[in-house]
Amino acid sequence: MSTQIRILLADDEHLIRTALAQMLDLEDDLSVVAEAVDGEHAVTAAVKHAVDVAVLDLQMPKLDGIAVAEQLTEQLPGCRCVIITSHGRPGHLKRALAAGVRGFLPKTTSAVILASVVRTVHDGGRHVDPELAAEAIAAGDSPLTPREADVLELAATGAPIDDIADRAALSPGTVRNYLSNAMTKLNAANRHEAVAIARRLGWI
Amino acid sequence: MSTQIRILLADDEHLIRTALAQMLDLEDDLSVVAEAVDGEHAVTAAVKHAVDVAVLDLQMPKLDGIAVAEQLTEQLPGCRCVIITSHGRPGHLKRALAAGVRGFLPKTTSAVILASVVRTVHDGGRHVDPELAAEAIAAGDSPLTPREADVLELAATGAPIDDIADRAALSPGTVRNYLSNAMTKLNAANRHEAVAIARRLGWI
DNA sequence: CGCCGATGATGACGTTTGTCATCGAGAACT
DNA sequence: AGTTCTCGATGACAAACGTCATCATCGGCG
Repeated sequence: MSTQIRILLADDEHLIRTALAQMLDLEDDLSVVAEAVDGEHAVTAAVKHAVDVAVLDLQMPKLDGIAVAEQLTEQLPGCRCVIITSHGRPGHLKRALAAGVRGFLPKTTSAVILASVVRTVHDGGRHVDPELAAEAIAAGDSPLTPREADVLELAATGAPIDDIADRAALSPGTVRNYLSNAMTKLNAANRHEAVAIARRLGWI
Repeated sequence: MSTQIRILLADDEHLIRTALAQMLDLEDDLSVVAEAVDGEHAVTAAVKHAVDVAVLDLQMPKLDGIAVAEQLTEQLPGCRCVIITSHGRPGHLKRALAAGVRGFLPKTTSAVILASVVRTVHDGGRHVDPELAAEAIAAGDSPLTPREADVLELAATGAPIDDIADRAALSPGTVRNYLSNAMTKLNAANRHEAVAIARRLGWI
């Protein structure tokens, strides 16, 4: 018997996960041996089944796909990770690559690609969606300092400055300064536009 | 031979669409006879193939799932529509029902359900996800007047009032009044929080 | 060591918002 | 015919916000 590639599939959307699992299982050399509905289960299931490749949705409850990839490089070094996502943001790609992810695909890619990417990364290769790669290079690195990104993230709910200051344990004035800096760097007219821009580029 | 239920499947995410198509095709009494990557193609393909049931993703380019359903009730009255979506917002469910949609499911529902719902709506029945239905009833109707919703939508980018006023062809003062009304109705501290709330409930 | 950048804070200043009262035109309902 | 509601607008006022100058501490780096 030929050895099959053992796959973990993690996605919180049952419909997509089971459909994808069936599709991958149709390939002779691929076998989905574990499924998970959130990031925590993904890590434990991957370790338990000692999978070869983990196919991870980016947005999942508890731990997102990138966090899972980070955990797995520690806890299951032989495992290669592929991220699939609905929203291809440049920043996400960068963070994924930094976390040791070997494959990165938007869900709009065709079905045959996924199986081929699973094989590629299993053989030690890498594959990122070409269009996304171009965007990531064009977008450049995040100009935001860590704290600026933190504060901007807290501003994302639309809460007033005082609320943000409380949650960040900062003085309101400091919060305004950080937001002002972020707005300048992002060419935004106000913090809410800054949030929108940072989100679009995957910087928060 | 038993007559199969003829299905159109519309979703812009290739990966999901082809996986779902394979899965539905595995059922003896179901046959996916058409696929579409956006709303416009969905309408023409459904009409061309005279499908029995249209399975539509809610968020698609050009026309969203609800708009497609509206077109189809006109152009292909015999066709029953099922909407599937990643983000189950109460307002979307209401609009879908008003558009004549017979089935409404989040993508987190299990795979067996979808096939069963397709059969149910084909037989003239209805099926909405129970949890979503409860949310929709609890959330009530949108308290926003049409113009308030319009202005709130324009405010969603985070642009300053003057920009919104320009795009809405309104005086800046009027825009502020509408936004103020919307904020009061939604219990928001500012327009950006109002946008977040209205989005979450599917009112814009 | 000296310099720089990130962090954190303060105060002042002008601008943008949010609130409210008020007005008028048109549509719809009683 | 009168009331009510939406739509649209104006002006005034207070609060929130964005900008800037300035200061202090700390860590890293040449």
